[in-house]
Amino acid sequence: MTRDRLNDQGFDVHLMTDGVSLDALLARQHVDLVVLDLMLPGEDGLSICRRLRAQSDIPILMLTARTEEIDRVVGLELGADDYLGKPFGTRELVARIRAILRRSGAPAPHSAETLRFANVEVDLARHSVRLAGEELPLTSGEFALLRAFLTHPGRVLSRDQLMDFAQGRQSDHFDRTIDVQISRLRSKLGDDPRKPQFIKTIRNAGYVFAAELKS
Amino acid sequence: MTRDRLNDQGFDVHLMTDGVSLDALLARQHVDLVVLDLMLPGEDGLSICRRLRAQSDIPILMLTARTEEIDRVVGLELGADDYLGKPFGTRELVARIRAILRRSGAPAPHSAETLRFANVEVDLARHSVRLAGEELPLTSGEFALLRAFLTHPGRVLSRDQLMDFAQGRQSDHFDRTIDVQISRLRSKLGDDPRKPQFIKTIRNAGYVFAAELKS
DNA sequence: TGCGATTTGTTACGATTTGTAAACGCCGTC
DNA sequence: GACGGCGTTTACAAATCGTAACAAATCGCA
Repeated sequence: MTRDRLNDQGFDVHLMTDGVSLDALLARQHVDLVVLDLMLPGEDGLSICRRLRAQSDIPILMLTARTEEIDRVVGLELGADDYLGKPFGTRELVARIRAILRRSGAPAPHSAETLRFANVEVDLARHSVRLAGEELPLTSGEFALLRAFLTHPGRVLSRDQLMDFAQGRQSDHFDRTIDVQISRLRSKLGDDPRKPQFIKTIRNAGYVFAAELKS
Repeated sequence: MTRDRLNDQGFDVHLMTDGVSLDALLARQHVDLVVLDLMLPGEDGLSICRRLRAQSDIPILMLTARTEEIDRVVGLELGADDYLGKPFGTRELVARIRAILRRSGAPAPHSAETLRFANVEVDLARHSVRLAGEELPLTSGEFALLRAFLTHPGRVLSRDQLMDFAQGRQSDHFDRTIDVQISRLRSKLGDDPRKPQFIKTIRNAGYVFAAELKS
């Protein structure tokens, strides 16, 4: 749920279940910031935080289940950049993430309220899409895919990347899931796959969002 | 050869033969990224990488002769930002360099948004081509070939080079693929092969893009 | 919790694109 | 003018993509 909300705000989010998969991600690609839960299976958040700090100065935001724990954590001076107690609202989480990113100099995505292209209007936060003024009901899978394109306009996205952005999971090599979802999304958006205006196919590579984003 | 190709893509490239001359360059001027071969005379790539990492966080892309070596290198967790096994296509190399530069925040040279010649308009990012104002549907192979020409106007490109630029793969010596694609592309662009305005044939050498780019 | 409705993943098959081979044509030399 | 090399085009085979149909998973609701 948190991932979806951060996605809506324009962040690229990768959900990792433990320290091992986090390490794998960090080895694989650049990450601007880590949001770390204190309670985790296996190696706990404290230990991971200490380890990350020893290796790099990647910004870290700690989540803790109860407020009292925060004091304890702060007392340990682990080096996290900020702390947030559960339960937390999306607004607060986003505000803190933006604050940290601002300090660290990494670019935070600007959350455009609504994105427009051609006769389509997309409100990421509300998960709503209007085509020619009419509400267009997309399933959440279709919406997630559209969001992946809108946050990376004019960039060729591989099926793997789309799978990762839209669903947060890996796809094996002969997975046609994305193709089918593309087909469904195109059909709802009225995009003819033979002369697509919005989503173009790049053979052997993936798809691009090719429409001009207004606003 | 690699230097020429990177130059073509708009990068400023300095070719250094060993660790000593690299150090001299780095001392003399700012460098956005180092592409480092694992096998080098004198101090080897691993050692240089380790040394660079100790001093700065300049982005590093490692080249390794064989794929098996990559695992070994990754295992050493040297801190290079990415790895690429030989042989590699220019496209792949450029893509990785751009990816690293994007992550590190350094500006990658950006190719112009839309290119124009005669009555043709090409938007590279959106993979769209307009001929006399009309959207011209090119297949992705045809588009890739056209892009190869547009990014190297007025230069004779051999079939090998075209294959590499357009498809990122090597062609063996008697491969006619490019000829056929040229034929298809010319036909869609309305370019008569007997007196071509856009793509001219250079016998025994390859093809040139001969039209004036308006930009 | 259970049932029908909706969404999503999988598979299969037709359509499109691309690679390969071969026929054809152009242009030079002898 | 015949021949040979090279470029162009056509024809067909192989690879990839689009999507319909169905199965599995999830959701809405009683």
